[in-house]
Amino acid sequence: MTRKKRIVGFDLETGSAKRLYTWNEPEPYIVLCGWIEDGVTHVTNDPAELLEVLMAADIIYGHNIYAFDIPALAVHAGANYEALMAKAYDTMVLAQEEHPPAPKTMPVVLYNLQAVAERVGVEGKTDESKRLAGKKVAELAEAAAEGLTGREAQAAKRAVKAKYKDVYDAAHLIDWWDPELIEYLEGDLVSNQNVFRKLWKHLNRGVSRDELENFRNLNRMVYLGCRIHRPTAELRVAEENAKVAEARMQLSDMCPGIPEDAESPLATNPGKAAFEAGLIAVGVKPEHIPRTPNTGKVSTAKDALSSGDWVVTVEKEQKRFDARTKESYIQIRKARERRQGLRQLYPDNPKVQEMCELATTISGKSRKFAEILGKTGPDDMVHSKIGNLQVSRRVAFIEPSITNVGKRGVGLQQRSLIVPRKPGEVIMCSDLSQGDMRIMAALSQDPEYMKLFVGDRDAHAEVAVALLGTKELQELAAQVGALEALMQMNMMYLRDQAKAIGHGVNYGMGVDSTIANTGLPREIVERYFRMRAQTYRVLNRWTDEARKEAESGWILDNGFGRSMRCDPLQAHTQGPALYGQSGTREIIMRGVRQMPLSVKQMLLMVVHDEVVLSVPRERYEEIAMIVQESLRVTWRDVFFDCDVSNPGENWGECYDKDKGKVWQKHYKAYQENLAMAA
DNA sequence: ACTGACTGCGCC
DNA sequence: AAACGGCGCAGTCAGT
Repeated sequence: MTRKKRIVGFDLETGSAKRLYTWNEPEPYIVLCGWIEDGVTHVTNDPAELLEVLMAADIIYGHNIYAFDIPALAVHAGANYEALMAKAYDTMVLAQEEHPPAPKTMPVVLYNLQAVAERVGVEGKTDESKRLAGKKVAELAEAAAEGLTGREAQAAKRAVKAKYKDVYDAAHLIDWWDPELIEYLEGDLVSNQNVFRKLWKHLNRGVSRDELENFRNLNRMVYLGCRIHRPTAELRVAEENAKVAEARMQLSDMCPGIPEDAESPLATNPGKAAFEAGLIAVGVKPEHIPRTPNTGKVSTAKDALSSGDWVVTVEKEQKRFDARTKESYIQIRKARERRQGLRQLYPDNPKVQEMCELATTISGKSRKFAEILGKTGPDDMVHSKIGNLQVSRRVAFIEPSITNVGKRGVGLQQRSLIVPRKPGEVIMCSDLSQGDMRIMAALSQDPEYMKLFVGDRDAHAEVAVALLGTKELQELAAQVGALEALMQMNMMYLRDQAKAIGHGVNYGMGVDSTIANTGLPREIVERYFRMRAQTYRVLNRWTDEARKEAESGWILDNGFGRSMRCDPLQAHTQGPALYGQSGTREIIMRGVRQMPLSVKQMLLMVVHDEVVLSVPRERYEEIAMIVQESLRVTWRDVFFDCDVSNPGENWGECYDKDKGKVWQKHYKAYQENLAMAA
């Protein structure tokens, strides 16, 4: 007879959650541990006691345990991280499956235990931890004022309150035997058990089980962290500050009145006024002053002051008439306009040129280096969090945000901050190739569109030939292939055009916006749209259906069994976009799931369609093959390809133009070697 | 003192 | 009738 499975829920009371990885107080981080089994709660201040129970259990669960409780036990109580994670079920992840997140334009869906308990209809416990921490701060303030009187007593109290401005900074000072703390913990355990019982039906759903695994994988990356090259970060911060200080001095001379004490002087009203006056003084006509569309303030955006074009999103009021109700109404619609940058308008005015350059230097100051440096621990490691789940089920690494560090131009320097975790390792990254496009092909099953992704074909080149090419080019392409034909006829610019248009069109961009964004001539864009409609009829039909479905407020199945909430008012654009984004996310997270644990432990982060790893240098080829084979998949007869970068001493080096993304070449050679050896 | 809106800029 | 989607962070400002 098999023994009854032990199912144990647990929760911790700790010091400030923000300091999980940077704890340096004399008091223990973990204040109180609690677990619940078959409705019976237990509490202890000895984490080892909890660990013994958890290790003996068959299933463990808790709320947000992937991101918090399990790493806390690993960091502060010597727990075996992988052993616990392998059998852990996070009710927060289950709750996300039960009630998907909403788009930003709709009421937010919260996933704290209280909110989840309410939604699934069980009793919740209000969040009392903040109150208890606040009570502790008050006690400490009283203690500090003990024996003092009058002003001195007040000052002592104020000092304590300032020290614990964030009351959670005093959470670790709460006595573990405080009856209120114990009661609170027990309440959470009971509530969590009830929530788990409501949600454990998800353990029978493949997609939910996959999602649990996805979040185990993502949070492993957070737990293991990224190494930051501190000297580079510090140097960049200093460089930025020096450069901006110099530009501020020069611009202040030309535009008197720019505030000296503001962190971003051109974001202040006086600064904007001074800048505008300065421009007028050197000959800029008032009607040429660039303005932000909503408030009409002077725009100091890089593009607005550039010598190129500037794309602004403006909201236009349109008078509409409802034939049914016979009422006219005003509708606001978004439109994109392409305007000329200020430097483009005054090419021969050196003063305007200089002022614009200086302003761009000042307002474009990158704070990314400082942001990352500020969150880097004394061990040079940074543990970003996994941000809130997005409607498309995409996730971001935040605090600091790693998802949006620069990739092009000078921004690429930002990636040089991220270096391998250990000596002897190098950085590897791997990207899905045109993930969103392939998702659209797979979902629509448009035979013509699917053909773009067969074999070694270059989708953008194919589209360029099919939609923008001449008959002559198309005939040649039929002989030698699209890419080769474009090169032979010296028409590679068509590929760039197709690529530029294609990105937006997948998300529902219209003709006018495409012209505004790309700067391409109207006739080319219109031709593209016309040809696309003719060539990919099935895709268009699918797109229309996706829009219609999104108007209901829900996309019931993204193709992988997951539903998405959407905003009916934005269905036309949001519907197809969400399918594409979520599908790409499913493919990449599936790829991660395919990796063996040892490779998963090398992962640093996932950036939507890219994975980044820190791998032993001497195993680069082997790991590259595993990563590539893990990510590659054929889904609904569409092949999802990926490439692998060259090794980099830092993340930025993986994108080195000279080295390029030439892994395939190495991979083929590697396979040939293997075949030869066999 | 805090909050939310707005701006600007970065990513996929 | 026409419409590119999804984000996070820092700084400023206005309102409470």
